[in-house]
Amino acid sequence: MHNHPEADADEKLDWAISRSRALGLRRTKALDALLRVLIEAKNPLSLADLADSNGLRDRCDRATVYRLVTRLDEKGIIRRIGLHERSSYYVFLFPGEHHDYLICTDCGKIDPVDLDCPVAELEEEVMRKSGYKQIYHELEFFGQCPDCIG
Amino acid sequence: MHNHPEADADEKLDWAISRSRALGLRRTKALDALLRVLIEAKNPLSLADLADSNGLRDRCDRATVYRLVTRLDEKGIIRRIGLHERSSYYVFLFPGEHHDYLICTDCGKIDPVDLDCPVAELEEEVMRKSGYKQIYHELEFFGQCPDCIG
DNA sequence: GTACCTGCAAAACCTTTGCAGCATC
DNA sequence: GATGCTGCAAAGGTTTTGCAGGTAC
Repeated sequence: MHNHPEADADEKLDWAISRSRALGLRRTKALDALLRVLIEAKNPLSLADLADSNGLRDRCDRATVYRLVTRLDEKGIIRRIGLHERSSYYVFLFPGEHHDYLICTDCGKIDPVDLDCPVAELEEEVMRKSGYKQIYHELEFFGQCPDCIG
Repeated sequence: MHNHPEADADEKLDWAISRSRALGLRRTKALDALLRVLIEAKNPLSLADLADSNGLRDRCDRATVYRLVTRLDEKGIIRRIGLHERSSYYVFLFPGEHHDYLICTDCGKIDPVDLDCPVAELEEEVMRKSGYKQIYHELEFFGQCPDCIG
């Protein structure tokens, strides 16, 4: 589940690019750069995070980043998640990977949390009971991080 | 868990008001109205939802609503949750109650989902492993609702 | 050559804050 | 009477869109 070390990054990037191509997106510098940043990120990134990242700053406009994440989200290559801040966050969606997050209510720090998420099994139940399709879930824990205690 | 019928609304309101008072808030018309709307709501409400609700529209300014939800959230009487839209949503926090939500990725409809949430037990584990305190969680399911399928 | 992308700039949207007057305790 | 709340209005920050030009296919 959480056993994809750095080494996979290039592999993921290749996969993401060909998938993007297959879904009708053009391969532009901005696309490459954005996918790379997102794949190498350890945490979800906001639009601002992305636009200001080393990989994208000076390489493309905020509006382009915005339109890219929107398209990639629509295609299901990345996912927009909530996380409480005013802005949206984006994560790369690699099949079979899922992360839950732990967020400090005081300083806003975001940490991925490693656990055998018991919710995956519930998705089917929810699907059956509700009639919804294409179900996925988001799980976040909120609390006061060690640095902010006391 | 999910056995608090409408009848409890008045009881909850009384409780919420005295708790607000105890925590140092003044009892104003706006406070009463806001708590009532939130307690009677079946779904989480955004700032706009609240301000435009029958209970609050014409009764108080948006800024007042904003400041009220902020205070109530700080006091732990209501809770701000994410839910994906650009705006924050608020729910009344009654001790012992917890809701997870099912949100349509197409039309944005929000439904509370009834299930024995298995995440509560994980909170302790997360707390132990991470050193975070005051942990709570949010769980949302996303999918395409029956009306939006096809 | 065409359809799609990008940059720049402006428009839209909410949220957030300052301040003077009013209500609660 | 003092403190905290409220309204109004303005400021802040992101997100979103229009349009002309450039680029991938």
